[in-house]
Amino acid sequence: MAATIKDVASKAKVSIATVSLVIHDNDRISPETKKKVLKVIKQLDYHPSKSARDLVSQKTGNIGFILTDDHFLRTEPFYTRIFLGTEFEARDSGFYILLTTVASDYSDNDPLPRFILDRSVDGVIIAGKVPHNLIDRIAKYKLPLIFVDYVLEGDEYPVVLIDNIQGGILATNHLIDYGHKNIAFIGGDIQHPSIYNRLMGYSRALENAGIKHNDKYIHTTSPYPDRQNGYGAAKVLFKKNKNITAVFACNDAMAIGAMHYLKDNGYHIPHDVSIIGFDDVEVDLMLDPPLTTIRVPKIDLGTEAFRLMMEVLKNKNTNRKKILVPVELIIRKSTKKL
Amino acid sequence: MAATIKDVASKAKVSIATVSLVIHDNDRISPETKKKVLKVIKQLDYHPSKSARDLVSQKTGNIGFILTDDHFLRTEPFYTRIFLGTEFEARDSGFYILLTTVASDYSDNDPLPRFILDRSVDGVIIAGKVPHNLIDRIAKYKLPLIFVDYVLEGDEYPVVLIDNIQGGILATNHLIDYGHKNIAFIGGDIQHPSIYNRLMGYSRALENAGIKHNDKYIHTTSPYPDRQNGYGAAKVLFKKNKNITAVFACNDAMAIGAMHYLKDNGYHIPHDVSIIGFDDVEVDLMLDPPLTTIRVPKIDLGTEAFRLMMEVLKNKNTNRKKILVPVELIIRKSTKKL
DNA sequence: TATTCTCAGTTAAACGTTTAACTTGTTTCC
DNA sequence: GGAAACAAGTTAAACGTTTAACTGAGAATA
Repeated sequence: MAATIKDVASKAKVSIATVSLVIHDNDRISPETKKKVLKVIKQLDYHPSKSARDLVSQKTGNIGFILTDDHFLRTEPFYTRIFLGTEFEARDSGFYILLTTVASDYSDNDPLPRFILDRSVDGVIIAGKVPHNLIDRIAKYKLPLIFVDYVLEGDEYPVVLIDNIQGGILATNHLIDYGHKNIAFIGGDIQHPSIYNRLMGYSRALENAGIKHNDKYIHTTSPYPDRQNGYGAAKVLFKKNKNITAVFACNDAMAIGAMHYLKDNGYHIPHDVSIIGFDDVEVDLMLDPPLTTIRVPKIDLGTEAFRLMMEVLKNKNTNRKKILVPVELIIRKSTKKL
Repeated sequence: MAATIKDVASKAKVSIATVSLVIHDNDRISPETKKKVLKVIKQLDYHPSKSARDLVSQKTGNIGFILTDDHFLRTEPFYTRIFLGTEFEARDSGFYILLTTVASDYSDNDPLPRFILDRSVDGVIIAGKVPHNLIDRIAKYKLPLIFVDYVLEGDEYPVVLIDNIQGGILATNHLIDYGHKNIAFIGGDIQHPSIYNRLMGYSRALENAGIKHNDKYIHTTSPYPDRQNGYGAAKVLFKKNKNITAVFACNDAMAIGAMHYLKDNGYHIPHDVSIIGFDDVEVDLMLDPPLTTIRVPKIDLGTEAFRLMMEVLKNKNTNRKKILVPVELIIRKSTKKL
């Protein structure tokens, strides 16, 4: 069995309180005593029990991390990387991350994540869109809550977001710089704030360049921004509009789908059509041609979320903090000067 | 603050022991009392504190999951999916998985994963190859240890492995079936048991088919089985041997690298050269042509590991268990009849 | 009728820490 | 020279459970 504080105390001939104070580097303990105790601690390879600490301190040193199962199972490791960022940062602070997924069609009869009920987390990070009724239920437990890559409209939670508007501007400006004027936008559900903001960036960039906004070039009726819907959106757009020369897809998955449609229908990329995505997922480089895109620093999103959590945990500072993580234009081969 | 067992006890006018017994469905409690207590539990939304439980039961309900950081950061989500499998299975059993990565060049001065020291796990799952000195140090703590996709030669730990030999046979037989005789093998470090066994499968299949084993067709001197080394290996092999018609790469990453080399040098796949990989990673489908490969059920590896852990935890049955997870041939477009 | 059993609980110790409050001996201050 | 301050600890309660050992009342047994 592992050594306990008692073993250390008796071997060092001091009280357990003294051992505890030594561990916490309290200056009420003389240097000699401290040295003696530390020696015994090393000898016995003593490490305080987390269970005991958690109980007495009424903290856990754990942070819950919630996302929907379909986000976690997505082919592109987007949220997985956000999780990783959180995990790395947490380790440096001596925290553990308890990951759990919830059904994307979470109903009120479904159980809450267990770590909330059994009080084994000090706070919860919610990544990506999750069902609203779940958020409502969690909120009742008064745990510090941080959102990443998603916000509830009008809610007061601290949040880490991608600078989607800026990304939309960057992407659209790139196409404009390349001489394009007839630029299509492919998006999923426009209710999703990320997609909405990317579209906002698109509109703003067009406006700044004095290019007329053409609603026919915008497709935002797909429920999910995935490959298949990207294919479908491209089909709709290109059947109706013969003069589109460039496409800005709201994410890489849709961009890939659109690329497939175009290739299947004899368009050459980037010769006939330029295409730019958003996210910079791993496969982009493997595509033919490699996809120009807006890079989202996924790891950073995760680390920022954890840092924000630490801040909230320290300050009890509940006034809303919003961190906007900057994005970057990555030019590859799928876009070309007109 | 959340309700405690005391709150329940006083509101239900029973002792806390009674509440505890009700929770554990002990039949020493009369149906009426049980009903009464359960009602109060529901009213107060009471859930036992995990910290307290952990402390008194001297268990944690946590399992540690260790892999090296480069395995976790790999582009292809291989170990991430194994982790997922473990995580899903764990949730069903009410366990948490504490994930941690260690440096792949772990030195004895580096700290051990914290969850081992502070006793916050009941057992540890080790995924993929990790440094031997780390294993030695962990072993001292006498925690139940399970390996996934890696074994220490001669060690007695329970382990979940891919059926690599069978996979090697499947892959090679497929090429033989397609009429190939001059089949190259591209591998990374042959010391790695997985790669070694895939090569064994290759050899055995050739032997069974009565095809002469040609050492010149085998390249196993790359340190890591990644894309870049796949490219390099293909270069070496095809510069020396003009008559190779098929390649079996020890994993998809190397296969993709080899494909790139071949394309760069005017070979047409699968017309000039057939190529088969191993793993079935996500990008395979996106390749041109889509890669024929051996599918490894990654999620299953993770769930099996967790199940094995539960078994060990229950039975204290330390005699070595070895679970071999079967693989499957996935025929796509990168292989072709000669 | 006295004894033993069974039932349905209760009491209290234990798990391994942290920390407020106390103690005891020595300095410092006026 | 006595009070006050300080230094270096120790004592004991508390955190929220589980569980072995106990209790007291009524039922069954001899």
